Amino acid sequence: MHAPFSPSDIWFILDKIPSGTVATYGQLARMVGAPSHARLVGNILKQLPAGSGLPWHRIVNSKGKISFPESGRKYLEQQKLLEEEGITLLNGKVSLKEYQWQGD
DNA sequence: CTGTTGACCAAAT
DNA sequence: TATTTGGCCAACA
Repeated sequence: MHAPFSPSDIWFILDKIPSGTVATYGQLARMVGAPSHARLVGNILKQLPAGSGLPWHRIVNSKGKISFPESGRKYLEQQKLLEEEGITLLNGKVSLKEYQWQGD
């Protein structure tokens, strides 16, 4: 046994996050049984193939913010994708009602 | 092997 | 409410 979980575990969950909702890195980590590996989740998203079709943009950090440098190119891309599905950022944060798994 | 990095987080301040 | 701090741990150099 090497990694606490495999990338496909994350892909599987990611694929089931509905449009118009978001989840956090920590939530995904807990859902695959590796609560201390939120950072690894982010690392896996970073490795995601370009045309995967997976909604990587629906993942934000525990503060409800986009985990890219503000106004950076990646930041703006994620913001755009979110807005396209009706999620707007207030003070750089998504509103709570957008979270799919409030309790997990 | 040691040291650094990072799409993070929760608790303390 | 906002910022800082300490912890985390796989991946990489």
